Amino acid sequence: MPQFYMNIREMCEEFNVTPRTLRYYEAKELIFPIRTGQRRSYTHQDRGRLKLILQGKRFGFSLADIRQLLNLYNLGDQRYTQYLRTIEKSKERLKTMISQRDELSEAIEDLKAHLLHGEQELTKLKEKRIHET
Amino acid sequence: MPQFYMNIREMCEEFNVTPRTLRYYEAKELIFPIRTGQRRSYTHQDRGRLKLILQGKRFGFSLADIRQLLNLYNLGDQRYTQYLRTIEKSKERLKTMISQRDELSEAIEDLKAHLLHGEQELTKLKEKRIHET
DNA sequence: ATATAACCTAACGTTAACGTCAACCTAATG
DNA sequence: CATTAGGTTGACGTTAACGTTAGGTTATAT
Repeated sequence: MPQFYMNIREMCEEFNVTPRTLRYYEAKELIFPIRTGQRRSYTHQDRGRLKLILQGKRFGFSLADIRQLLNLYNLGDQRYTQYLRTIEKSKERLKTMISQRDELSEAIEDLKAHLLHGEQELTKLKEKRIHET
Repeated sequence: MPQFYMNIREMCEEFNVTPRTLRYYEAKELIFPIRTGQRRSYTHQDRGRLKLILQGKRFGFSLADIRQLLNLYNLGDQRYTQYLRTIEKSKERLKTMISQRDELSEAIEDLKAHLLHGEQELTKLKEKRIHET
């Protein structure tokens, strides 16, 4: 498949982030755009990694956490021991993600119940206000 | 039901947080312990709210976000318009939580697949190492 | 009565994750 | 060829969410 490169502005539009954010992630070694002179060209790989980064952020993970996971998606260039460590870390992450989802499910049901109750109270208040006029 | 009060140390042990954190949440008006002189007494309500706070944090929400939701769980002392706003905000939160769970589910499946692939590669590497000795 | 333990306030320090701004480079355009 | 548009590198600023430390208060044990 042919490699499509994007410049920084295109990346920002595509992913709704600022240039500063992309440069920051690069400085933190989360993405590795190709440099042509000074300019940055973002590869398919960078886009994949960025997607994962933003996803991880929505789940409340830190960039440091996220970096652990990213290695799993680009396992090529790692030594055996590093490879093994990446996989172990990823397993842990999987567990916390699963328990996070379970907890989230509970919280959702709970919130639904409270919302229902809240809306019932609301209609009561409405009627009260009508009678008070 | 009788009111059980907890002091700050008991709270810290129960919820695995530091005193500083509890005082910080109080300053941010997320919890409202009773003051006896200087000392704080945490009520059942405070414990409920703290539980929600910590849960929200695990989901990646900010304390500001969380405060919106907390009001839903203590709807008593709000004026009509505020009441309505709280419910609307909570509905929005419910939506984001649901989409967050869906996204999380996808990410989990994706991670599982990558882990499987990674472990297959790992066994290949193992065999290679054996033959190299 | 004093010493200790547990609490308190106030205030400055820290870290992550960027925002903002100044000063520079460079490819393209009129 | 000058000017713009878009990119770049520092470097300092900002905000949230606490950590840390200093100095003060108060109930309890010795």
